[in-house]
Amino acid sequence: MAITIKDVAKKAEVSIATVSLVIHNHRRISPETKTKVNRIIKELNYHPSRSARGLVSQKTGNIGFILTDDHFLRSEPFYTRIFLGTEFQAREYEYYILLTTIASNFQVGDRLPRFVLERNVDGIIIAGKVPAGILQSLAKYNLPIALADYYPMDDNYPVVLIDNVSGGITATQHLINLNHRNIAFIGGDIDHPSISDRFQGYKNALEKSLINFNPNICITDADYPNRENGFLSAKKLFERSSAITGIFACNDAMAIGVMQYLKEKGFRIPEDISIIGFDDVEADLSLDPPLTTIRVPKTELGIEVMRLMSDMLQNKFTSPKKILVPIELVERKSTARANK
Amino acid sequence: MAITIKDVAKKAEVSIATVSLVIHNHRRISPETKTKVNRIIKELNYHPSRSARGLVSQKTGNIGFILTDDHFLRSEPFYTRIFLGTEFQAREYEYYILLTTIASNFQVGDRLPRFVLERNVDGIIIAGKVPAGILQSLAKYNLPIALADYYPMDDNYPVVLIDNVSGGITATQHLINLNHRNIAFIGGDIDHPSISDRFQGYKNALEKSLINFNPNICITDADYPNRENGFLSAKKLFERSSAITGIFACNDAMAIGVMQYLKEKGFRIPEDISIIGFDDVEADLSLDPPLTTIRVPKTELGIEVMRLMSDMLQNKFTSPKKILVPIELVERKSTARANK
DNA sequence: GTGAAAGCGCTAACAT
DNA sequence: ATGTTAGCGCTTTCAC
Repeated sequence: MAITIKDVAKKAEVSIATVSLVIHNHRRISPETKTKVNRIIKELNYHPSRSARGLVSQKTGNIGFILTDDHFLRSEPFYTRIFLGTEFQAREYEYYILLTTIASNFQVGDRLPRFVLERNVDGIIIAGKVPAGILQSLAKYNLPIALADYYPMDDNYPVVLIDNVSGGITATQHLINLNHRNIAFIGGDIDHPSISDRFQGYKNALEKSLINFNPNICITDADYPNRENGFLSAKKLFERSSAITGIFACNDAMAIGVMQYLKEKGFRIPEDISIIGFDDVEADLSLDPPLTTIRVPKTELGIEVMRLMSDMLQNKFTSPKKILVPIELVERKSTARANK
Repeated sequence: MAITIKDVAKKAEVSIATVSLVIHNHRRISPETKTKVNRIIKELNYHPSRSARGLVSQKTGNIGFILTDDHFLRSEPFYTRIFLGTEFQAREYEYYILLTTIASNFQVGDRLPRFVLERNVDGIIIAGKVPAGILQSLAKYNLPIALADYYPMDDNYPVVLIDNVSGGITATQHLINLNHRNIAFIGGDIDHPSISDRFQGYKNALEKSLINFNPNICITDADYPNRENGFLSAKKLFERSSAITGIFACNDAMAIGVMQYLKEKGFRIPEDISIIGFDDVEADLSLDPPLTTIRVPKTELGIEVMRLMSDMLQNKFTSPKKILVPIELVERKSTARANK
């Protein structure tokens, strides 16, 4: 049998109430008692029972973490890193994370995650783009919800986002600084706020440098930003135009696909064409040349959203908060000065 | 406030004890009462409180799932699929899964996952190769442990494994059937039981067809079986020998690296060289040609290990059980008849 | 076949 | 500053 509060109380020669007060760091406890009790707790390696606590406090100590299955299973460890950040921070706050995936075509009326139906979480974190239906279905459960890396148009949730616009500007500006003028944009799922923000950053940077925006060299019709679609979009791009010297891909996965296309077509990177990605995903080092990209602090994002959730659960604030985490240019070998 | 057993009892006009007995499907309950109570439970959408249950039963209803961080973050969704299978099956048994990662260099004395220290799980599932230290540290907690896709040499745990030897035989035999005789083996982390089993299968198949085993064309010194090491191992291989017509890579990640090398060197696949992988990981479709491989039922593996755990928790058996899940050849375009 | 009641470990209101 | 105690929702033994 595990150690209980009684064992601690007996050994410390105080009542269980005192032990409880010490644990919760109550002010009206004498320093001596506090020290003594804390020592005994350590000695006995006592951990309060979550079940007992949960029963009286009507809290579970669990946070639900929801991802769509395609996000969870994607090749680049993006959302898995966000999850890891959240899990890491959850330790700090003594929460457990219940991870589950939902279908990426979730619709209103579909079965919600079990931890919601059974009310076994105190709050819900949602990472990445999810179908509108899930948010709508979740609404009536009245659970605190925080989002990471996604922000639906017409709703108002506390959220942690990447500074995508400024990332798009930084990426494009980097190419402009290297004297590129014919800069293509490769995007997928352009309705996704993150991606349209990156695209917006691209346009802003061009405008600032008085470079004409040319929609003809912006391929944005792919439905999902993965390697394959990067490859296909690049193909489409070069069927339309050949004057390109620089390419900004909306994420690394697409950039990798683009690189593959360029290589097959005999373009040298970066001598003929420079390419910059976004995310700084640990793609295999076998990438040749290593990709210049915009680093996104994924673990940090996960940590921040857990912090946000913890604040919400302590009623630290009521108005939905937005946090933007900063990005950073990572210059590798796939970009160089334009020679045209 | 959530619906409790009292609400159900009142509405059904029985005592809470009766409701409890119905929930647990006790024999001494009349069919009428059972039907009525079950109806009310559905009507009220009643879910027993885990906290209350846990408090009295001294069970948590949680299963800990441990992975090393490099396994969790690897590019191919292998262990993530196993996790998903486990999570899926856990719904069936009404368990929650607490996923956490440990460092791949975990040593005895390092801090164990929180859910172990705080005894908030009823059992532990470990997927993939883990350092011996974690198993050793876990031992004294006396928790049921089940393994998936890894089996330490000198210990005895219930485990679900891929039939790696027979997979190695199938892969090699496939090349032999296509008339290949100079078949190379590319492996990484050769001490890993799965990989040495695949290697063993390779040798068995050669022997059966009276082909001499040539250690010179077996590159097994990479420390981790990823794309980069596949690339480097292929390089090493072709520096030693050029008569190769077929390659069996110990997993798809290495196979992809090998393909990259072959392409760079101007070999045509499969006209010049056939290559077969192992795992059937959803590598991007941009793989050209699509890789012939050995399919491993990853989700199934996760489901099976959860079943095993559930059996253990119900004391369905005492002796450590081993389950081998079958593999399957997936013939795509990277293998063809040898033309030498 | 069903109900009453004890008790799981903890928190918090109240008593001292 | 510390102790006493009710009660959170459930399971299970025992009584009827």
